[in-house]
Amino acid sequence: MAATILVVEDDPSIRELLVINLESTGHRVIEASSAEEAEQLVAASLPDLILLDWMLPGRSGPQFAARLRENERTAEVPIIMLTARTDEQDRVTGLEMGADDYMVKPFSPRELVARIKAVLRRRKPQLTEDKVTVGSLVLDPVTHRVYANDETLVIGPTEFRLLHFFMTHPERVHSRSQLLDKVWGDHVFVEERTVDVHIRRLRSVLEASDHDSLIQTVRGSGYRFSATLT
Amino acid sequence: MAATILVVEDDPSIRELLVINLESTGHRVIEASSAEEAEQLVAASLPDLILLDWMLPGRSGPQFAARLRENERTAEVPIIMLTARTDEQDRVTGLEMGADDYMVKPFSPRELVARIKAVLRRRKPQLTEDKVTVGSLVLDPVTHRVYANDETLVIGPTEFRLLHFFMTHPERVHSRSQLLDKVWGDHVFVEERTVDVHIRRLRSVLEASDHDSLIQTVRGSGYRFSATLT
DNA sequence: TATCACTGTCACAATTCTGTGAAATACTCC
DNA sequence: GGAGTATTTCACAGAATTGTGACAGTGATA
Repeated sequence: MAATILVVEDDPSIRELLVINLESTGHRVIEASSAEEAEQLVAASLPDLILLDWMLPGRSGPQFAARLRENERTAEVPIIMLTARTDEQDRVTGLEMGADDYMVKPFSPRELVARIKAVLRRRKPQLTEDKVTVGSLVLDPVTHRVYANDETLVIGPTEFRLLHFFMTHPERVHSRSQLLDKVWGDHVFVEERTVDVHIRRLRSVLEASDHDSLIQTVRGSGYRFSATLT
Repeated sequence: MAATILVVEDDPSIRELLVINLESTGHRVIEASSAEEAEQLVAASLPDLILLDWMLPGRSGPQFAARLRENERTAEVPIIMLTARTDEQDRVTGLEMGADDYMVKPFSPRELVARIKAVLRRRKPQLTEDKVTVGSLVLDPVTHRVYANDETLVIGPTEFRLLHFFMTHPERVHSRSQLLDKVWGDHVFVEERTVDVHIRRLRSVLEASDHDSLIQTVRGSGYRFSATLT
């Protein structure tokens, strides 16, 4: 799991509570007490998930969420909204504004952790520790191994992450810049061509078991990982 | 076995009874008469198992258990709940709250010891006195010795603990910081690179019998102990 | 007190991995 | 077929990570 989570909450005591709980579950936490502050942090580096208070001084939680959704770079970041109100209308508005989940205060830390896990599993599958299988290819994050028909493949760190991302997001085209964001991480400054080279390296690892054709070039767009040929 | 057990029980006579029984079985015991006191002890140093009374002044046993489970550092500590009530509902709640086992007072010391042993075996495999075998490597916690093809290996304390941990948690990749937590112990401040040095020392011990290849480096992640090569 | 085993750190060596240009190929659309 | 891109592939230097030997400090022991 081990995600980076941004907590946006103006009440210091609640924020502290959240931080302690999240850190103890193995997450990295960054904090903001207002939407403006949060915005700067997001600009500096993209978190894996945002915990967002509904009521904030200045710009409100839902407004901030909407704004994040507008920007392509931040549109995909999962958001869990926190609110003191139990109003059904709020719930709807919150979800409309782009929140992935919604929690009413007070909530148990256990529930919070569970929801975070659920949201991450849904939105950031490559952060979980589940084994991933595509055809006869198996990648196991726990043992950090990749098997092809029971044979173990020798694979470098970047190729491992790249393959993990592909296998958890198959059947769709990823542009080079998307791959840089998701596999290398946000805000890395690396040539787009570098992706090609690592694709090449990954392909040559997969060649050993004839799985290299799973990685397909989509000319003009990027690459796709697909179990079905063509 | 020789585990450190935290007894949380407000009745001094029952507590005394527990302590005597546990110490006579070779365990180290620390005592607390309330959840608050127990919390401080846990913060200072993590026990291997907690015996927790259901009814406590102030915060109740189940509440305390739930709290321990929320915190990553304490989430894995096995808990055995003690209760005077035989209510089935309680049993369910207790287990939901994260207890590993459950005992109804009065209970026989013999039963208590047996349950502790069972829980430790399940949750803290490297604490039990069972011999561990991987391939032709045998580690015997009782005699504190390691055999490779019937030959005895000369091995230092830290290397022994490291090997014990590896053998009881094979195949999985452990980061340096995880190893520091699990082998050196909670709350130690030691350079991560120190792990490398001890890995080196352990490897050179194992070299004598060609078992050094069991310890695999996973570049960028940590180390893995694995019977299967590659 | 001298010796001995064990630990944690460092510095340096040995390896492995990464990002980049640039040349070679492949593909598309006239 | 050929110009004009877009990929693929290669080789390599620099970075990053890991392996190793040496060393000093600490206790325990004789």
